[in-house]
Amino acid sequence: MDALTSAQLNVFRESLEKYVSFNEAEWILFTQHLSLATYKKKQHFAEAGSICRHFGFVLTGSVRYYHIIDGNDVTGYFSFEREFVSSYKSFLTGEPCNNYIQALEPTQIVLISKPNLDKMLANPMLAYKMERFGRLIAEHYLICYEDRVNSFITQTPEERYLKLLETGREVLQRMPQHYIANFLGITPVSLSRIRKRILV
Amino acid sequence: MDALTSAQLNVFRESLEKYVSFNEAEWILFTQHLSLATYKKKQHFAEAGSICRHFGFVLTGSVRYYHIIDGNDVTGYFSFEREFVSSYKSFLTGEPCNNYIQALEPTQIVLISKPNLDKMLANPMLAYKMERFGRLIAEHYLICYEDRVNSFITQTPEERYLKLLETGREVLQRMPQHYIANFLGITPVSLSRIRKRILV
DNA sequence: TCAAAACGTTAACAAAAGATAAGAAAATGG
DNA sequence: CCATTTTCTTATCTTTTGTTAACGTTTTGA
Repeated sequence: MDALTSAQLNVFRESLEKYVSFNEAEWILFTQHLSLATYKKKQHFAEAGSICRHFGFVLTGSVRYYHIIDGNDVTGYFSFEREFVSSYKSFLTGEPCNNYIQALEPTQIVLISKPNLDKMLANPMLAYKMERFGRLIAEHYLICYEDRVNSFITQTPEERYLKLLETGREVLQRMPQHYIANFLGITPVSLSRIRKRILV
Repeated sequence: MDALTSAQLNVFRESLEKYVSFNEAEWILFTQHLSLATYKKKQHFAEAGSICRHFGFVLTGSVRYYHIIDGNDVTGYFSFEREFVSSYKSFLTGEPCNNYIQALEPTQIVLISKPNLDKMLANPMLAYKMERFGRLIAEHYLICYEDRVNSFITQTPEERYLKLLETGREVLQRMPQHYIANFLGITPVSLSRIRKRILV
């Protein structure tokens, strides 16, 4: 866990702008509660059975979220550069995770630990902004999840894949197909068949 | 749109306690921004194509969320007494809904309009608490949706139904089976077969 | 109260998906 | 650079789900 360079801090600050803007005094306070972690490929940010103790922001690299089901690996989500990463339920409730989060390549993540977040939420100098920050991030991901649940309710796997072809460039270009299959809720073999069906 | 009785306000206040506690001054301010709507059976709280302009709390009754897909009705979610109700994405972003929310029985809903919520978020007397309130509610539903997405990724329809049998008493007892089937991401015929399979 | 609508099950057939295994191509990592 | 692993496709067979329609029961609403 290292400190962040000013270049790294600037990238982070710029990405937060769409949620909340910090003034200089706030930013100094805020950044005192951050650290930086570097993950090698395949290293874990979170593991099933353990509590996810950090809320993170992917500076460089990418991660995948996966479950182990009957000994098999099932990928459910990804975070890319300049996106947040956490096993939200575990982080927020303090319960053990039921999934893994793993770096897919060398990955740098800005970390906010739960104790540090709680300190900021309790600090009158930062409390209001942190509540707002938390609200807007939670709302953003709530909307993502709402869309994702609706896709399972209203679309077939083939329709979900076609939609991903339209909108999911980064996922499609950077992830192996069996991860994408899991993400769509089907097996890799089934995705391969859907691809064949579509090309004809 | 009526005013609320003090009995109704007390029910609401008590339900909010698990998110945030208002002092008397705050409560008075807060309640000035509420109204009450009564829905007859089958009346709509939100409609596809229109903006969902309210965040609601179900005082009595229940609602279902549904989509129209190729002329068919697909139920995706429910809210029961003392739960919140809204088409979050539409409410938060101001975009038109893509689903309907309909009363399943005579239903009373406490309403917070978007303009009223924005006023409270801008009012220094309430801002902090409202940000916190919003954060905790968004986090709560984020966790619900996270679980729901994971159920689609990691479980078969049969497993989802078995899980619902363990945990979803209210849904199972009060909803017709074809709504439950949609909620599980399958057709009513398929749920009927799963039920038969399980009983043997 | 009575006709109409909604509900749940079942059957029959078609379509899609899961499981497993095999094989070729590509990527990976000493 | 080469052996190993990963990735993707394909084939076969089984299971599950979707679709449509029929039927009896229950609920609903006028």
